[in-house]
Amino acid sequence: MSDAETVLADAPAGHKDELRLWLRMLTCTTLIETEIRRRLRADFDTTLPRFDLLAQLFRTPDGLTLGELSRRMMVSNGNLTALSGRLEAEGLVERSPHATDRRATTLRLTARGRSDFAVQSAVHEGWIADLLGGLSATERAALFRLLARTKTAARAAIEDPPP
Amino acid sequence: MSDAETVLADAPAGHKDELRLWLRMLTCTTLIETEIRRRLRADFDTTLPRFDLLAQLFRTPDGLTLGELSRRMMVSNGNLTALSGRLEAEGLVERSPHATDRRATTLRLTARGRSDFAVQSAVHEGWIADLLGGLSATERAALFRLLARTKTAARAAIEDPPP
DNA sequence: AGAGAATGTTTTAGGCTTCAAGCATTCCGC
DNA sequence: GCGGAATGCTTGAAGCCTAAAACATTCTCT
Repeated sequence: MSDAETVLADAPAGHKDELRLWLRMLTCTTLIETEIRRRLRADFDTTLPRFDLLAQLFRTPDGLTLGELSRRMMVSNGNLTALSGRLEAEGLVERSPHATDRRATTLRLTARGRSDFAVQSAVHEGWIADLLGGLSATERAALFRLLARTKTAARAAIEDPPP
Repeated sequence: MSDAETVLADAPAGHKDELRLWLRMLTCTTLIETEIRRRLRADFDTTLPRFDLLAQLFRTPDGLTLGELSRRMMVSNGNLTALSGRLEAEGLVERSPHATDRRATTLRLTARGRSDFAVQSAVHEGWIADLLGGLSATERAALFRLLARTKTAARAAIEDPPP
């Protein structure tokens, strides 16, 4: 799959291809993400990190520790200290000492947090459907599959340092 | 394309599909972007926004105004005031009054900025090739095309407010 | 030429994010 | 049980980012 001719054609700066793909991918997500942030602010006076945190708790009625949250949200744990603090101050989440581990804190939605998020979540789902609505079901399926491959490939490349 | 049966099957919460696609897309970019940020910091002691700004100037030897930069980088203009200030303090870019518009400032790379970025850019291109290397050329092409469609669809949905 | 709209930049206030250092608690192996 | 490693969380310093207000300059239309 990579004879002398191919290698020559590629080398030494033959990675423009991948770079263009990456930049387009980044443009797509940035475009959509910026619009979602704008709408969250305009319609609900909230932010994406707040929304994401509530989403995690919404799915987990028993609550989550800050560490577990930071892993699921793929952000640092120091980040969650402040973020959860703001949400607690607003009365959307509540902290309680972890049942068995005195180092840990469990975070749960309050009743208000739950009902607020239920509304936001439904509207948010509509936004995404709207923003991706120009794609056919076939295209969405193909994209979904290719992104799965991308995720796997990237994870592999990250895990095992190349040279 | 959407008869009664389809509509019923979809409604009222039939947008899980698009939501899953969006979340996967976000996971992919976040995964790669986080790794790129990590390597930029580790190998060059720099950040992605700095890198992006230098990249824009590198392609435009005549320089760009802050406003033009903010449009190309898709960030706010207030943001660029501080970012370009840091890069200027580090001696990588220089400001000069715009030739014909006294409101504007032109930003250019310094010799040092140019040579620093040339190195970073080449290595960065290799990283991307590495991270996306698990995909075949065919897959990359298909993904590239689908993302073009996604970009168009999203832009259309953003431009023209849905209901 | 002059008024008003548009554009280019900065400032301010506030939020998000990371890394690294530090403290408390728990786990593990001996 | 006891000491060291690992884990959970917080804090502090620094950077990134936005929206909105403020100001200067340019453009447009009459």
